[in-house]
Amino acid sequence: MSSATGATVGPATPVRYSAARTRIITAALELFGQHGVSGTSLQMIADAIGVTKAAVYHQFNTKNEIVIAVAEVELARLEAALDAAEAEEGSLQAREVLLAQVIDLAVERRGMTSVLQTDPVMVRFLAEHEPFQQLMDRLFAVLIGAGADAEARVPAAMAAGAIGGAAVHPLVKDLDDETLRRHLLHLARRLFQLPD
Amino acid sequence: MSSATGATVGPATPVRYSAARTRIITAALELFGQHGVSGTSLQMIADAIGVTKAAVYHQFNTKNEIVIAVAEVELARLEAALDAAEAEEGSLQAREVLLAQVIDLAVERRGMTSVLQTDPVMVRFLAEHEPFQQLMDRLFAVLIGAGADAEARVPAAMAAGAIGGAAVHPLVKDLDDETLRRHLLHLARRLFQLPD
DNA sequence: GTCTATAAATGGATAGAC
DNA sequence: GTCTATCCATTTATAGAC
Repeated sequence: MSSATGATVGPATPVRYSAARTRIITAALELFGQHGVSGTSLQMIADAIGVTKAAVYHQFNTKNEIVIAVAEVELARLEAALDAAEAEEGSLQAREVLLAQVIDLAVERRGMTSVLQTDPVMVRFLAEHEPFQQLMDRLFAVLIGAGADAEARVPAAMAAGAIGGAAVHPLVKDLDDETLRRHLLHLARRLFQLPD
Repeated sequence: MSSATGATVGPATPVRYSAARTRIITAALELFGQHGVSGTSLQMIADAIGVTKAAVYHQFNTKNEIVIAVAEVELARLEAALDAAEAEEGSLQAREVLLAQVIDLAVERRGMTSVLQTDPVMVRFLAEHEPFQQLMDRLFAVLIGAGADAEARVPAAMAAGAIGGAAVHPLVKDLDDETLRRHLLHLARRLFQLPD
């Protein structure tokens, strides 16, 4: 943490990275999506951006720090979607906006979303990451209303799996983004019984 | 409704595996679910069943063969579910049975289902595995009817993601199996617009 | 910021004894 | 079927020059 930019990384704080760090994070996300976190070595990341391992280690002290940085960048996108949704007037509009934004994210990034949702290393990290927990609380407050009991969370969990899972599924690999987006939105509305 | 509880989903392990091989496969599936395929070493598998790596290599020549064996055991369960569904009279009953059986599998095995669906190594293998492709074809024929076009596959992909993803989701971790099963079935019916 | 070089540990895999 | 012992490649990570 010898970087001059090293301000404290708050939950909702957008983190500014140097160009070198950003290149690493971008390459890492791509590779994590293709091979998983465990299946991605520092050598692979270094090769992808055309430097040596040592150069990567100059930016991040451990592989785990790269995982964290990747998670925070992706979580920032999710947070932006939430901000937009929460800015809406009615709760129905908020849900609409949130669903649309989340689906946009999932489709736009296809293979990468599943890293955050299913990769064992990432899941284990996020489970102990308070900012992530808070994000999820906000997300479900918008999606199913605050104070929902345990059972009410099932539709939300299902929607998360459905959107993230469907976007990567081999079955829809040959669908173009716009078509996939449209279908996902339609079916997500059905899942939440929202007006069509 | 809960009809699937009567007919269990078939023999877990084909007879062709010896006791030693079965122990390895069982331990490997468990570890794959926790750490992913890449995150699971032969040493971890060996430790889990209390033998050395060499003993494991006596049963399987490569790690990849273990991955294949795990996939085949799980696919056999899915096939049994399909057999049961296809034995039904009407297509509506077939869908009902298939959904119930698949949800039973996902809930019963929680963390393990996602290995088959999302682990990069497993997904890559299954994509080139013809028996798996045929299974998927049968599955979708039952689920959305034969001769469905590319777009009709989106609900199926979503359902797959929803069921598999929701079963593992941290949000529903504290729900008991029966409750989770009931909710998943209800919501899956909604997704496919089946009578409730 | 990037490099070469290297340490230390672990990974997949094999040989041969019991 | 299981063991000990070993080989070799790769992995994470560090030291120090430019």
